[in-house]
Amino acid sequence: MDSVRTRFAPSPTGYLHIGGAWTAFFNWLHSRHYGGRFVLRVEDTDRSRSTEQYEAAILEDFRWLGILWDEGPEVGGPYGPYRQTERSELYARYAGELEERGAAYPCFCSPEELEEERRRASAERRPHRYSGRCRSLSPPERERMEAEGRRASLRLRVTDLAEPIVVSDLVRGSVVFEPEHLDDYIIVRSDGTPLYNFANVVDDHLMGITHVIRASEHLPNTPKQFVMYRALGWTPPAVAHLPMILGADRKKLSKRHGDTAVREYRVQGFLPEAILNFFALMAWHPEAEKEIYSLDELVAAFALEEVGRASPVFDFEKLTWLNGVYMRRLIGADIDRVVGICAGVLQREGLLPGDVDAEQRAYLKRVVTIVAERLRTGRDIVAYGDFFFRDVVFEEAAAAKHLTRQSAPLLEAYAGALSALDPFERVGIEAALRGVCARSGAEARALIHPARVALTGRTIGPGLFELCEVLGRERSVDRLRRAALIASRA
RNA sequence: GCCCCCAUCGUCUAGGCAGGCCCAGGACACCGGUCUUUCAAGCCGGCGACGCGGGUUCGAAUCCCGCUGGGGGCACCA
Repeated sequence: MDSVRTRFAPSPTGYLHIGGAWTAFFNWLHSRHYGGRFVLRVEDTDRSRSTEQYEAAILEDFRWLGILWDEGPEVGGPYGPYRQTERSELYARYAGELEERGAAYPCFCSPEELEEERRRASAERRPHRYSGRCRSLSPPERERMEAEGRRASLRLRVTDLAEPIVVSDLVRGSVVFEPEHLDDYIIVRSDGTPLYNFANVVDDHLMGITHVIRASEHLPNTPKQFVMYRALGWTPPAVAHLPMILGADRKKLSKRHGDTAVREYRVQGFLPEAILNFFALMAWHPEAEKEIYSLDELVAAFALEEVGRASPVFDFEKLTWLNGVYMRRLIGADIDRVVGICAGVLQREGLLPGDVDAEQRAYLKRVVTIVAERLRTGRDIVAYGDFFFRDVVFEEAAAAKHLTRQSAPLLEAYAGALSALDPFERVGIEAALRGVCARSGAEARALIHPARVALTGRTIGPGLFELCEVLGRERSVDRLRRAALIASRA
C-alpha cells in the first residue's frame, strides 16, 4: 500500500486560526499514525489578499505548536514548489489540456453580468446557477468577443453529468450529490490565475496526496472537485470532512468570538502541548475517562473513523484548565521555561524591560517559583505577582476591609521587627509576625491579612512569608509602613 | 430560494456500526464540604443530558421514518 500523505493548505490572508491549526493537527496525526508524510502547501493564488508576512507568521505558529511539515515552504521536498504562485506553468498546462479536449471552455461573461444573473435568480427565488451562456459559443462568436476586448475566464464543463456524484467520506460516510445541482464553474480567472477548486485538485494529485482531511465547509466543493479529477483522468484521494469549530453562539468560530489566532494564545502564555492535547478533545476523545495525553499517545490512537461529525463549541475554560495542568507539570520539569513565558507576558505588560539582566532574571525566577503553582496561563503572573514589579496598587475593597485602624499598630510593629531581622528569610519572617502578634495579644490572622494587603494590594496571592522574602527587606518594610499610615487614618 | 451536514448534562465527550452490561460514564464550569494565612491546587460530595413524534423489537440513547432545531455552502475567496 502506498504511504499515506496528508496536507494542510493555508492561504496566507491572516494569522493561523484555531480551526486551521486543529485541522492541520488531525492531518498531521493521521500521517504520523501511518508513518506517512505531512505536506504544507501555501495557497496564495488570491494575490490581493495574500501576503508574505502572513505566510511567515503561519509557518512560525506551526513551528511553535510543534506541528512540523515534512515537505513544504522553507523545507522543500520532491514535489515542489509548495507555493501556488510558483506553480503557474503547471496549472496552465492542465487548463490548456482541458480546454483542448473540450472539457473546459472560455467564458466571456463579465463579473458584473454574472452578478446580475445571480441577483435575478435570487429575486425570483431560484437557485443560483450559471446560465450556460458561453457554453456553446461557436469559434466566430468567440473571436468576436475577443475582438470586443473581452478577456475570457475558463469554465469546467460539468452539466453533461448524468449520474450522481457519490463521495465516500471517511468521517461522514457516503454523501450523494445530484448532478442537476452542479453547474459549470470557473477554474481559471480571466487574468490567467487558477481558482481554488482547480489548483487544489492539480496540486493534491501532483503531490501524491492520499487523504484530504479538511473542514466540512469544503464538503460542497467535493463533488465539483471529483468532476475535475474525472475530467483530468485522475483518481481522487480519500476525503474526510471534519466538523467546524463553533463559538459560544454556535456560529463558525471567528474573530468576533474573541481570540481565534494561535498567536494570541502564545502571547497569553499558553503552552503548545496543552493546546494540542485540547485539540484532541474536540470531535474526538481517544479514551473514555482520560483527558491528558502525550503526543505519542495521540499519534498511536488516532483514527479518522473515530472522529465525530457534530461541530464542537470551542471551550476556552477547558483549554485554560488543561493549560494549568501542563503548567503545574512544568514547574518540576522545566521551571526556566515557565520563567521565560512569564517574562514575555511581563514585558508586554510593561512590567519588565525588554532586555532583562542577570539580576532581574534571578529575581524573576524567585517570583515565578513561588507563584507558579497558581498559574493556569502565563498571563496569570500579572494577577498574582504584578506587585513584585511595580508599586502596590491597592484594591479598594481589600484596603477598606483590612487596613483598619486596629491593624495600624500591628503593621507598624511588624515593619519594625522586619527592619531588624537578619537574615531576611521565610522562617524568620514568619516568626517575627507571630512574635508581634503574641506581644500584643492579637491573633496571627489579625496581622496576616493586613500585611498581605500592605505588600501586594490584594487579598489573594502567594504565601505571605515567601512573597515577603522575595520582595526583600527594604520594600517590605516600606510597604508595611505606608500601609500602617493609611490604616491609622482609616 | 436551492444543496449538504449535524443532534447525549450549560460546554467537551464515552456509549451508537455488532439493541439488553446505560433508570447513561468521564472531564470543564458551577454549588457545597475539607485542607489552609488568602488564592490556587488537592481530596470528598452535589447539580445536570439521550430534542420531539411515530415505528421495528420481548427490549432502543443505540436500528428505520417524519418533524423540529442548529450549522455549512451556493464567488473570476479559500
